Order: sequence, then structure tokens, then C-alpha cells
Amino acid sequence: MRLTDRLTDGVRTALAKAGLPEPAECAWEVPRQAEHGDYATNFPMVLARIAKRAPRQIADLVAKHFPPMPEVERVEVAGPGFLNVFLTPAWCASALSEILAAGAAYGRGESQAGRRIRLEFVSANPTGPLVIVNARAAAVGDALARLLRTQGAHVATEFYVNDAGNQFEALARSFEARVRQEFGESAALPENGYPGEYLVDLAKAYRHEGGRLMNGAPERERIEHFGRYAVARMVEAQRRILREYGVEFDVWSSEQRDVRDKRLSEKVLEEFASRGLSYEQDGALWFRSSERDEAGDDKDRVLRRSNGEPTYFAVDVAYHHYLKFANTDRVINLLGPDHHGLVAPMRAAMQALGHPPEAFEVLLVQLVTLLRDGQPVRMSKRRGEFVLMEELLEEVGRDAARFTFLTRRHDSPLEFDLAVATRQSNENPVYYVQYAHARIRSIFRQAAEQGIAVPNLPDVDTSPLVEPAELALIKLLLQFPELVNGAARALEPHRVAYWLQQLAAEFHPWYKTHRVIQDDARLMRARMALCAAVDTVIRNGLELLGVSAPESM
RNA sequence: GCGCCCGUAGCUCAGUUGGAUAGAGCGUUGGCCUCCGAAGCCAAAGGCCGCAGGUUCGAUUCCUGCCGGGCGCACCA
Repeated sequence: MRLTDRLTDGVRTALAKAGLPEPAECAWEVPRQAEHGDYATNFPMVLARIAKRAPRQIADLVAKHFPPMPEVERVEVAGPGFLNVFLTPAWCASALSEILAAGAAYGRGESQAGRRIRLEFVSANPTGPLVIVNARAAAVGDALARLLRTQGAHVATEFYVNDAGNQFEALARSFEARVRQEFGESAALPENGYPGEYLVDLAKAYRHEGGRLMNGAPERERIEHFGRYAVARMVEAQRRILREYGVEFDVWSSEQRDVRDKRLSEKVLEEFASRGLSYEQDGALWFRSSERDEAGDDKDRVLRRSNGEPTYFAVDVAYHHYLKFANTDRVINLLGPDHHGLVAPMRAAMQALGHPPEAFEVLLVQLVTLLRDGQPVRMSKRRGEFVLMEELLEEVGRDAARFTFLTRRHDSPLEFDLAVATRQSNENPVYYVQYAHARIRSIFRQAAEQGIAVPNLPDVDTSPLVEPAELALIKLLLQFPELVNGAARALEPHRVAYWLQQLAAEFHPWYKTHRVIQDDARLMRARMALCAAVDTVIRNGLELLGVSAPESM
């Protein structure tokens, strides 16, 4: 049972004894200042309105009736009506054994047990290589998946390939032009084509593999031929980079194969019509999107154009309704800010089709402004100028890249200075955290060299741990499960990255002033247990972020 | 013009779904390696939390207006 749940139980018991009503919930926070205890709650002030009693009075009664608990040394009433809880040092020390016994499972919880979540992210167009903002989305999405899974959720991660429509045709025509150039013909790139060098390389590969020009074939067939080839190769390349980055997807879905070929948009249009959600006007079919006030869309949306073709929106709606929501309780999409106009219409459509509002969520991952030597690197896919994800990984490395992306909120724009990240990589916060882990591993290596036996750690007597710095470290470790739970609930993996820095900042000074390996065997074993617990939590935390925990650096 | 997001230390960013004396990294200044890893530690300087009102015991957090920045507003995807 989580510590905060135990404390809440204590509060409920005390309230019952005092004859007071219970608050809807009892929120615990870790006060900034040590004098305010290890945990604090403001529920007396919340309860004051309901119980019609002064906050201080409620707090006093609860403090008076708070049941004895091994975890709790004392409770104090402070300020306008805070209830501050101080933990028992001996209990804290003994709690280390639970962390050590749990090992890799420490931090896991059941708050999302049984929930089925569909999480889509990156989903870059197959018209070019992955760029830096894709790396950010990949870091955030993958960390979210890991977070939710630790809380018992069943998460299916998904990369949706937009291999249909106008962009597909533009890619096909661009690629065909490059192939013709490769064969020595003079062919111009189409209007709105993709000018990047990567299609030149791809054309070379195509010819090398014995690819043909398809002269004489009808245009439709040529587009299909060159388009499919290019898409397959682009997706393959994207997948390879993502794998190097440590991100694997459970589902690779295809707009063409999974939605268009199955004519799902036609099916959903019928569903709209039969439910009275759409109307005909100017030869097109419109969704009454603006009538769904709760979704916040300000105008109606076209589902089927006057030429009979479904819009991209209709395809996307069909895809969500029939496929994403099949066997899923909750759909979460990570999108770039350029797609945010799509959010309100989609939300309106999902609600109109009967999905609960909270079952469909969109997280906007903001842009990354790349700086090189303090100057913004201009990026334009149209002109074929951009910094590739591949280059980012070469320059700053996987761990530093992921950690940097995860120290910012996903909805906050981010400036990433390549030159600084490269030149000063040793001063990157990720190394600060990893270094704490490597140091601990080094202590155990050192012990082994000196022939010191490491005891079975969960059984170690931790009572010698009485120093304030040691207790502070232990109390921090005890917060980890609650932190992970909160980060998962709020869909905010950056909390983990920040907390890990805090843990490392607590460990390094302690290490400086307290020796582990020493003559006092009891104290040594207790400190070994503490180190092992810190080590475990750092490793578990970095694992959530997809960052490695090296044995040595 | 309308909508969404964002204005916190010189720079990049946190601030735990309204809490107590606002934090970190980088950068700047000054100290610390005969002692388990100096990718570390200790210390200093640096803030009308964009501005002005409102809500209440209490606001960086919620509401309104203004200023400043980003993005989006197609029978494109």
C-alpha cells in the first residue's frame, strides 16, 4: 500500500473519531521546507466549508485523534490549517528493504490496471526522413507508453502511415522524376514535389536493384508503382532510426491498406447520415460539427467533397471510430502544433459517434527550434532543408537527446542548441543522473576488489542509517511510486526527468561526505543497502525515459 | 478578425490539478582531488513570476481585459 494511502486512512480514522464528515479526497504534497514535515495536506481548509468549522479547529481534532502508526512519528497543525506529518526515521530506514526486494518492480502500480490505451505518436509522412521534432515526439510518446504500462495499463503504441492522397501522389511523381534523371532523361520535379536529396539516393538504389522506368504504363499504374516503392523505403528508414533511438511500435497502420481499401470512410458517412449528424449542401456532405458545443469547433466540416471523394477528415474519423476505438478504452494522439486545427473537429466527431469525451485525448507536442552556434537553423521541408533525426543522434547521442526532450513539458516550445549540446555534453543533466548510477556501481566493484562480501540486501539491518542526509535520501526514494503514478495520470513524463535530477542532487553530496566502504561492518552494510536502493530507483526511472543506466562512464 | 498554446534569474526551462520563505541546469565569481569516480562537492551573485483588475483564508497557478511571441483557421493532407 502506498504511503499516502496509509496516511489518508489515518486521517479518515481520526475524522470518524472526531465525528467530522470526510472530504471527497485528501491530497498529500511534499512541502518545500523540512520544518513543514515530510508530507502535508490542506484538507482541513477544504473541509471547513462543508463542516462549517474553522480549519484550525478541524486540524487540531484530527491531530488529536490521529491513530498511532509505525510510519508516523508525529502530526502537527500549522499555518492557516495545514496538517503536517513527520515520518519515523526507523520506519524510513526499514522501508529500504521493500525497495530492494521490489527491485525493477519498485514504482509500479495498479492505478490504470485493465485499461486499454491506444497511443499514436510520430506518424511522420512517408515523404521524407524523420526530422528533429519527430525525435521529440518519439521520446515523449515512448516514455508515456512506458509510464502507463507501469501502472497496469495495456498500451498499444502506433505509427500511422499516411500513404494515400495528394502527398502520396506528390511523392510518387517526385520519385519518378528522380528515377528518370537517374536513367539519363531530363525530367522536372512536379509542382509541390519533394526536392530533397534522399529521393536522388533512392532512385540510385532503385536502378541498382534493377528497377524499370515503366514506360507505356498508364499514369495511375506508374504512380502506384513508384509511390509504393518510395513509401516502403521511407517507412523502412524511419523505422530503423526509431529502433536505434530505442523506440519500437506495436502497430504500423496504413491509411491505404487499413482504411481506404476497406472503404471505411464510406461506411462512416452512412453512419453520420443515419444518425442525422450530416447534411448536403453545394453538392458536398457536411458534418454538423459546430453544433457540438462541448468540442469547441466553430464551423461545420466537409466529409465528402462535391466530386464524391471523402475528405482526409472523413478518412481520419472512420479510422478512429472503427479501428482505434476497437477494443480500446482510451485513445491518445500526439500531434504537432501544425495539426491543432484538426483537434476540435475530431473531438466533435468522436463525441457525435458516442465516444465519451475523456476517451479521446490529443497532446500537442510543440516545435523544436534548432540552434547552431546560437543561430536558428531554418527548416523547410518544401525546400528540402532540415536537420535530420539521424544527425541529431550522431551529434548529441540517444541518451542526451531523449533526456533533453523529456526535461520540458511536451506543450512547451523548445530551443535545442546543437553546438552547445555537443560541445558541453559533459555538463548535460543526463550525465549528472547517469553519473550517480555509475558511481554506485563503482562502489560495489571496489568492494568486490577488496574481497568484501555484499550481503543479501533486503535483509540488511538499516538502523545505522541515522544521518539527516541519509534520511532525506530515503524519504525521496519513498516518493518514487507516487511520482510515477502522478506522471502517468497527468501524461507528463518530464516529471520523472526532473525528479531524477533531484535524486542525484541528493545523492552526490551525501556520497561526498559519507563513506560506504569502511571498518564498521554494520554501517557499511546499511550504506550498501542505501546505495543499492538509490541505484535501483535511478535505473527504474531512466528506464521509464528510455535512457540507459551505464555501469561506468 | 476568430480560436488554441506560451510570457518565471543573463540564457534554456521546472514549479507537484489554489498552499507556507519561487527552484534547477547552463553561464558568471570564489574555494575543494595523499580519502569508495572532480561527468563531482561547497559558497556567492542573479526575480514587481509580462501588465492591470477580480475570485478567497491564500494566486506563478483560476477568471476578465490589455501588451508581447508561436501556431492554426480549405470541398489540402
